[in-house]
Amino acid sequence: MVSASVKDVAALAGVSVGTVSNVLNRPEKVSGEVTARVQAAIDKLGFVRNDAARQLRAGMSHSVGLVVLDAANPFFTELARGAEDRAAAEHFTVLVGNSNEDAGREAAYLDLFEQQRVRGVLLSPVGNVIPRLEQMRRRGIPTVLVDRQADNPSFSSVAVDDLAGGEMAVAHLLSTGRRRIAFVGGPEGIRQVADRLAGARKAMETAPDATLEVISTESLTVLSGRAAGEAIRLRPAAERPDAIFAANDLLAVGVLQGLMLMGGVPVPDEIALIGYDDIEFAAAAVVPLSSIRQPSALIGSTALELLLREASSEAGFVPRQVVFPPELVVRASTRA
Amino acid sequence: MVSASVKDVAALAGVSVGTVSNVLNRPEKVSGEVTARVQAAIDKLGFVRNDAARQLRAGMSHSVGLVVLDAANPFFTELARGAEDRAAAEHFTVLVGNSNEDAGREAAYLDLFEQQRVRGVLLSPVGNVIPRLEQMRRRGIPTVLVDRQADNPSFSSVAVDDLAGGEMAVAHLLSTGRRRIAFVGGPEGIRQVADRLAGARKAMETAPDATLEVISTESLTVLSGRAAGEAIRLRPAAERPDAIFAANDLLAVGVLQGLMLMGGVPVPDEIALIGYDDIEFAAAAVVPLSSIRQPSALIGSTALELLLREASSEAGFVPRQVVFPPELVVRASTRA
DNA sequence: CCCTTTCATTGAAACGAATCAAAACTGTGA
DNA sequence: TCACAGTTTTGATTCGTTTCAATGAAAGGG
Repeated sequence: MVSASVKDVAALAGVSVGTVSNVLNRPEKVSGEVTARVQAAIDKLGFVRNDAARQLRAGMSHSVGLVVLDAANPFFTELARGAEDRAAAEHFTVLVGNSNEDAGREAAYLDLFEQQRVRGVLLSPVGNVIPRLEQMRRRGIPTVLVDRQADNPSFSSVAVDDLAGGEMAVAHLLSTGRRRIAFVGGPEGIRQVADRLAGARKAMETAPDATLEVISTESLTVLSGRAAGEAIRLRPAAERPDAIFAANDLLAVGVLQGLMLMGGVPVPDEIALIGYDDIEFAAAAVVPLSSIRQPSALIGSTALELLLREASSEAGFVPRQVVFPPELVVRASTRA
Repeated sequence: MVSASVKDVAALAGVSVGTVSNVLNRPEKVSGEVTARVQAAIDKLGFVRNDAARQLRAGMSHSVGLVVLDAANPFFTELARGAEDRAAAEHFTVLVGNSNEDAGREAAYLDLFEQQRVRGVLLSPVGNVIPRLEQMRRRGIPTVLVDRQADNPSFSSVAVDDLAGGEMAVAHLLSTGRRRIAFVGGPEGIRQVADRLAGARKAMETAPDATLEVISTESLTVLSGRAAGEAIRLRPAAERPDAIFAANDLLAVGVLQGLMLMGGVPVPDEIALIGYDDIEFAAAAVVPLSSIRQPSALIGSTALELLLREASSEAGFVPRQVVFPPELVVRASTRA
């Protein structure tokens, strides 16, 4: 029942283990006759290489880790796809962990990845992990931050300019005549949320007659959004905002559900709504959602490329902060 | 730069490697004074256990593999979450692979998982992998099929009765007076698709005056659905179906988009639409989608439990085919 | 026919952690 | 002081693969 090893293969084929290894790794070094005999033995025994042993010998794995804030968010699945495709091209595997916006789970995944001796880590951080990442780098495991710009210039990052994106979203709302803006998002400890809000505040400066209300949520999920939407719907009409900027599309979808429950508040007539990420479902929502598009797969593939470059460069690697521009996508939810 | 090993820790602490190992794995066997010295050395050197070495020694990993048809489908992310939660409780890790409905990628992931000596595999199969799975079982790696019932009674599976679900969906359409039904889905090689269609056919038998048209798609994605929806929209009105059953919600969302483009065909007035899976976005669609709900997280956790049980039972394990009942969820898209 | 070169093949050593029988302690009672 | 029973600690061995210096055999040159 226990699986066959090179030793068994070697014995059956009547060669040494070194030769079996050569057949596996440097077939050009081995004569045709021997190769055939070894192959036959491999097939007969159902030999499968033991990755743990290879890795132990090699000292490093052929994997990289990826920790995302929310594996159910299509933005991150797209990002992961981009990273995986790029990794596959280099014969690397991506191990995906879901921190669920929880610093504890994030740390647990980093532990795991260190124990696996991954080549590097792509991270969309929750807590303040910079000290931890510096420690990991000292141990030879580099990190590239994804979906948020590194404030520490010694780290590479691939992100979209969330400040500009937030500004863009609110400027758009203002340009359609809205004045009582609400920002729905949280927790503020998450950098993307903070930046998008900061961008929103910046846009507000251009309209002194407009007001910005901040409505905090527990997480960036449809459920949190629905709760926020319902709370707004239940307010007296006069106290409702006339436009909502949601920190991501999941929230926006939830807000929309919350607002429309029981023939509620019409969107965009009474309240305009814009999200962030432009996930595939945004266009398919009850009221097609305006959003700020991020090139998710491109972020993933670019980050992976930077990571592998940093991992393989002996020294003198210069970290890069790649910033893609966000793009406003206007749909029915913000039409006048 | 290369990381420290137990040997280094032992040297610094002035003890043997065996003692370091004991501190790590059986702290109760080691005196307080020594434990403290070893801990200090571990911290000082930044020692991190090498998983490859542990695994090699142990002979088996602490992971299970999961191969899904489409990692971007919320149904599967939910299923994965269920499996991961259950696995975490048993101190196991889940490695997720995305076959993307491609038999080649599926096989590649199975290869990878075998090399990693995973404890077992959860699989939502594309091709005919049964022979392969039997081979893996002989090598000590059991499989549990997810989201489709095993036709081979020697395999465990956790699924929803897709035949009943398909029947339920079409029976519902018929009960609202629809008569020209279309099934949108594919490829038919995927068992879930075939079963849901078979269920649809079964329901048709109760209504001799109704017709069922099958519209094949390349894949179970929003994009494929949109193409199908557009094709239907472009037909002369008389040749359009009056109800559509989409093989999953992603398709349904796409069909909806395709139908409604350029102020197209009204749903449900002219065409009713029902999907399958009841993903979170179904309720949030332009026209909230009726659907057949599957308990996705429960499928994942149940499958993981069966898998671990099979993996740890010496012999005489009796495979089980768990079948959950589907549930009809009626929303606006099929209202008369 | 011997010497050199080339080439395929060998086999021991390494990777890092876990195990476990044996050794080294400790303290107790005689 | 010694025997004995516990308790700690030791260190050689194991896991499966890769690597690489060494070996052997065959081919080519003089």
